[in-house]
Amino acid sequence: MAIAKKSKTFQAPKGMHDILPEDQKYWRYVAKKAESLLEDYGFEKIETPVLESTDLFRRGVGEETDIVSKEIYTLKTKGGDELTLRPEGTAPTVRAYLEHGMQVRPQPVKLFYNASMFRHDQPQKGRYRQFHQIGAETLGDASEIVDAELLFLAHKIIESMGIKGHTLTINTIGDQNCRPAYLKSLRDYYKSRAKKICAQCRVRTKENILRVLDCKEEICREVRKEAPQIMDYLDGECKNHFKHVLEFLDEAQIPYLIDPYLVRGLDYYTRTVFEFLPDDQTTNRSSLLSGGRYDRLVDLLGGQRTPAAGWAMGLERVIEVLKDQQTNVPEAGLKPKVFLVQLGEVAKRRSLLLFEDIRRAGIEVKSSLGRDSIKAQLRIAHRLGVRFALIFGQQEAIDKTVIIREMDTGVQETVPVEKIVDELKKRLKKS
RNA sequence: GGGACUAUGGUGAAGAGGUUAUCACAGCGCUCUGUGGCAGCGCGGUCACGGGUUCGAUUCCCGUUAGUCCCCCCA
Repeated sequence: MAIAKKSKTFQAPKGMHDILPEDQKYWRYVAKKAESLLEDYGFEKIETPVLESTDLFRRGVGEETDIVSKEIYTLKTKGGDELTLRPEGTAPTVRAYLEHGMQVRPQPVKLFYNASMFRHDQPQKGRYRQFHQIGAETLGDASEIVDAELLFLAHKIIESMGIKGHTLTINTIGDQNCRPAYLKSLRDYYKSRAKKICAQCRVRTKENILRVLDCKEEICREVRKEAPQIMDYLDGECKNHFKHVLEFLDEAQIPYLIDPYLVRGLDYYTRTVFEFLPDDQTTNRSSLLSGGRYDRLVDLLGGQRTPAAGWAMGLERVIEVLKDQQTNVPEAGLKPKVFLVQLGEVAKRRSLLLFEDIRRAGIEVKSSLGRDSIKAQLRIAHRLGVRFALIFGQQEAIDKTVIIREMDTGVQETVPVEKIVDELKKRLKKS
């Protein structure tokens, strides 16, 4: 084997990213805001495996959807199982609901997750192959208050993070009773105009007719103007359901936009569908949070007919907006207040325990035990902006004392080592 | 799957067909093993990879790879 001059270096797989220490504050902030609100509203956290049976997604998300047909990471185990890295969180949550017999819990069951998702598509702004979602699901209740609560919470979460300029777009796509008639007339309409729409939409007419509605091609938008509208096809129940959801939004004073052309890419949606989009479409054009009702998914996955609804929020996208808007986000770690400087072998060894004493007293302390020179250590202490440096050298180790130095003034005092924690507490309490 | 743009120390930039490849910041080391903010000096790049044009390419051309962005689709 040839010996390379310099060994190959590695980089993260395409579309996947390290989340570095300096970015952790955003992740912590978003998770904290969202999770605490969800918990306040009675949602309970669930964690599911990264891998699931491929069939779960084939059936749950839909065989013909882009997500399943071309974006899943699939692998075969040594035992011959076909598994897939989850591309979304709803199907796994429903699987867990069924597997653990949550139907016997008081309904609805309200769950949330915060997890990595995987989709093998072309990475670009706000779209990654591994990305993170916080999602909420309410299972076992058909009433519109469920949709309303989910929408309310979504709105609340986005607001609580301080995101400015976002719009809720909402629509209904009917259910298994009234949608077929609508789809039929939509298909008829587009078939008769096949020459006036783009090639892709001709395919959609056959395979996924709803999707022609959100085609961005100018010609298709033109044709769309005269197309049949779902509102005219809704049956009484679906119409009422949608009406009540909107009434709730009005009452809660959550602004929204009805977009009759909003459809979702996943097969399992029924009735309510919605999306929160940032208003500033120049820097961010993809939805921050989206979801809807999926009354047929649970039985599609082998359970009893169980109504449900949910949403998922894209964390990378949310964080992108927070950064764009220069939102003030609290620092992740607490600033150290004390720096422990050690000199000499004996002191260095005893420093470990001294450090622990201070830490256990709840004082933020840092050290650099690998460094020997007092100068270098004090320089770091200064950089960190600590209030006090503790100098623990050979002489101090022998005398069982520590020098406490106030960084701002340079004033030092020698105190017995067993008094140091109390002394620090006393001094830190002042101001 | 289709398209556009980019590629120079860790980061951000500059550069010209021939230089020792420049600067700032960060890192590490030294001046300096008992006292921080300052300073000085040093270390670190096969200029993404492969090929072509040329006396000579890091610079121009082609290809590859990677990254970014757009379409598609989606969180």
